[in-house]
Amino acid sequence: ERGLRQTQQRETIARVVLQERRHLSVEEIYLKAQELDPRIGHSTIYRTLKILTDADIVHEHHFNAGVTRFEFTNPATHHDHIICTGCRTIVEFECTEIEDLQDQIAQTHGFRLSHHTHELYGLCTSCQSETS
Amino acid sequence: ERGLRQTQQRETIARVVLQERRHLSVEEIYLKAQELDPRIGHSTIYRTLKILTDADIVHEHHFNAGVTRFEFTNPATHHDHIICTGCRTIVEFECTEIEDLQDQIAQTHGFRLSHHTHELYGLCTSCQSETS
DNA sequence: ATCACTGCAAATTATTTGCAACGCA
DNA sequence: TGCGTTGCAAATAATTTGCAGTGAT
Repeated sequence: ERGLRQTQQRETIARVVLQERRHLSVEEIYLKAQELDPRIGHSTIYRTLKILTDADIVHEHHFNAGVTRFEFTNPATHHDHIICTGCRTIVEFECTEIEDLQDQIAQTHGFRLSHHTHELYGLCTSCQSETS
Repeated sequence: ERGLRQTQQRETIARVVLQERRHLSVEEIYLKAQELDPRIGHSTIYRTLKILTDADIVHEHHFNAGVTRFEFTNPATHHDHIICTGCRTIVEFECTEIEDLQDQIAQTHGFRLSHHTHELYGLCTSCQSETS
């Protein structure tokens, strides 16, 4: 963790996020970390997650208001998300054409991009056929 | 506002959002609404904003954690955003190619899209040349 | 006159911070 | 040993909710 101290807790939290390669809420991370080390507290989760985010090791998502979710950053498998507004299922997608277009757009406006978020919202197949 | 009661307060809030066609935080909307009607309260802002969002009259953004911003939905001038992580400037962009690709992706996964968010983050020209 | 809507204050939820104790380096 | 890190509890911030009073239809 470059320049910072390597502690038990940080190991634990990093392990949880890296192993569980999904979009985890702070509470989910907290509970899983607790299983590995019951002494761990909420503040440590928040503080460590901030460090991991700044180091670009994890990414922060705000799919819904009020619930921040974190996901391991794997540059080799970059993807964005489609979220079902019915059942909250999350599907990942990849599109290099869009990525290229994004770079062009940024260039046009003189921006040097660090990251982006791209989420599509709608109903999945099964939620569409729901008798609601 | 179809089916609901049309009240002074709702008029006021709608007017604020429609006139000020930017991304407003709840607090900003609250302050501007207060100027027009000092009796208006926070809860009414939140409740009305929820109704307007459900009716797709405004859109909710979560550019940063903890601050929800609302913007008038104008289908004729759909756009997405580039946000400077230095000075927080927001630039709008439009890209029909990306929109088309999104529709294709959704179709591939069997989703019927209702909306999307697409934000690019990075440093704007002036923040890049900052001596930081 | 009804019942949806409102303002207020209290409740809830998410996150941050102060501080004394702790434990890497 | 020194100082970064931690856990806890208290502080903040954003949002929601209960309820009695108000006002649109």
